[in-house]
Amino acid sequence: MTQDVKEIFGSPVGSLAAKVRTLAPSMTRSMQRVAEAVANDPAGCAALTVTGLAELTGTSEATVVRTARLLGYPGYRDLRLALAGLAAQQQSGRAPAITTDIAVDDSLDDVVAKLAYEEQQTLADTAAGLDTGQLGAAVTALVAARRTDVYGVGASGLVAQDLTQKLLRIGLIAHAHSDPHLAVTNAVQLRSGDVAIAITHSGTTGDVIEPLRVAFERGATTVAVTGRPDAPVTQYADLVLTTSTSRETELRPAAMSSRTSQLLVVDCLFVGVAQRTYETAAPALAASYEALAHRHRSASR
Amino acid sequence: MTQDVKEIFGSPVGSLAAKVRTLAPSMTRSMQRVAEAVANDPAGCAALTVTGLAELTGTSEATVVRTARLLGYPGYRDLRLALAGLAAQQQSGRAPAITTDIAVDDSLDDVVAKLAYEEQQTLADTAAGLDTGQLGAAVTALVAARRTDVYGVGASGLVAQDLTQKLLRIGLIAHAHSDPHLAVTNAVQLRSGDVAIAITHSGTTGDVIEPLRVAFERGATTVAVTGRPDAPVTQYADLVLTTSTSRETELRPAAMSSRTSQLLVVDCLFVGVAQRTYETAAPALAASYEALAHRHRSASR
DNA sequence: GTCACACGTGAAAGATATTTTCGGTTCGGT
DNA sequence: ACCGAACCGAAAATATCTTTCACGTGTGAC
Repeated sequence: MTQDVKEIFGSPVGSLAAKVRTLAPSMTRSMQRVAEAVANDPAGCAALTVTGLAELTGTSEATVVRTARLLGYPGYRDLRLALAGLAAQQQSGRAPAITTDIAVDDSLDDVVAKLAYEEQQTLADTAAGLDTGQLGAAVTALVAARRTDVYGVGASGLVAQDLTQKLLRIGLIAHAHSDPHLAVTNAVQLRSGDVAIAITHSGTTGDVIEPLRVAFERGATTVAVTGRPDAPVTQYADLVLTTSTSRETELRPAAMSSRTSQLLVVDCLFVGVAQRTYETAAPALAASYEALAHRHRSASR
Repeated sequence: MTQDVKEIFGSPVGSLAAKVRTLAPSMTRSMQRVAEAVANDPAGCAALTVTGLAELTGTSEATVVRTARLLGYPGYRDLRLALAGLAAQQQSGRAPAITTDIAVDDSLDDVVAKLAYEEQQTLADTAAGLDTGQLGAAVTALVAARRTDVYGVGASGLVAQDLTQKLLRIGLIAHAHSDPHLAVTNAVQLRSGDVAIAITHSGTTGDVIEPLRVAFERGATTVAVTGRPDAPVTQYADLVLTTSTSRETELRPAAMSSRTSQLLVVDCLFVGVAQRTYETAAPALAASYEALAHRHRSASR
């Protein structure tokens, strides 16, 4: 049977090269060749069978097995598993060395990796910078609101729609407005106890500030979701939820990272509200799921 | 011969759990048991032979091999190697071990942390599972397309809009359709050389499949962005971009993580296209930025 | 309700990889 | 040169992995 995996990985795997050096003197010439190959290219050797490694080193299977034994493994099979582990560690070790700027000549693999990395970074930043006090206050206001209006244009408009879609699904009355005129005319209808949320990365988007100002003056609880906590929009905001502002590059416009950040904030709002209204939210979510079922074709299996 | 080691470790090993989730629906009961065992205890399974794992899961060797194949390895031997690598990685980088499930009585701090963590996880999984070959082909098709239609309803509709917004900004002709009827009537206009993209997490949304089918039959290049690579929608897709499928909980509907995943894919498409058309894309981006400037109020400081 | 069919499944045969055995070879000492 | 011991690899033996195939089960059509 195979050696217990704890023993394989329990002893520092990085010590393999060291072990080779220590034991080299007590090895025969052929075995040294095998050990050397293993120490130099663990990943490559992990891909080889006994026969393969024997051929590569110009030796025989028997020698390979003998070497594996000398290195402390029950057989070649286990040495190979350890090598695979070592290779994986080496890989992960040099992972974080990404230049995050996306260049024109980057391969698609790089693009995917860098984008994913950047967005992860954005999420971490946002989570770290989010004021849960403000967030809690916003949730409280939403739960109590008669109705909620959400303003956002451009990319932020989609975030606004995302939020309203979700709030509607748990029984709240929410509307998203991308049209500045309609937004203002609707804002006029708001009154104390209602909630208005403005989503703008720059915090300077007039089309969004204007309706928020109106809502503010009508006495509604106003919330600004912005990357600039000192921007004009916050003048009319009772509560400010700060999104993260990450460096933008030529190929990665600000809209991309701000969207990620805004969505996280919006998700937090949603989950916060869902928690507080669990009694009604849970069945509502289940019901909306059910209602959609018939619009899906049966899966292939 | 054994699979090239670069392929085993080239893609982040952490993707295994994600792959299991993605493929689980298309698995048979026995295979699911095996996949589950592997996902839950990679280290333990790495120590087992086919027979051992078959006994542990109460199945047969054949089933174990079949599962390994489904997960993308040539056979059990290679899966085992990958598991050893995974185990080693887990050892070195201590597992975050957060209970990611969001409970009703979690504090807002917990909610923020868990949501951010889950979304980060989703991004990593998506990046790991994305086929850059398919992605590249999709980019090529987009660059050459006379026009591009994007279909998506519900939450995916917002992603569709996000994509078209961005493509428009770099001079491509793209439309998003959330209305199934309009989508179909527009799809009829497509012809060879055009591109149609369907975005659906489940891959079974009839409202989105139908226009894609029409586009497919008209000879357009069709792309499916879905979490289920074996779903009905892929029947009519020349190219499939797989989004990640993460566990959904009561307070965190699937729509939330699929949206994150879909957005990453869409961003990758966008950046890929922007790279290829850099000469025109860069000035176009700058110009659209300029055009919006006058809609922003000057910052307070 | 019953039949036919397709699918999932595991037992066992077949193929491959690993380990062991064993005899030939080399090299140092006498 | 001869002897012996250690080294080495070919090939047999074993373990492991893969494939095949037939059986059971459930499902849809009639």
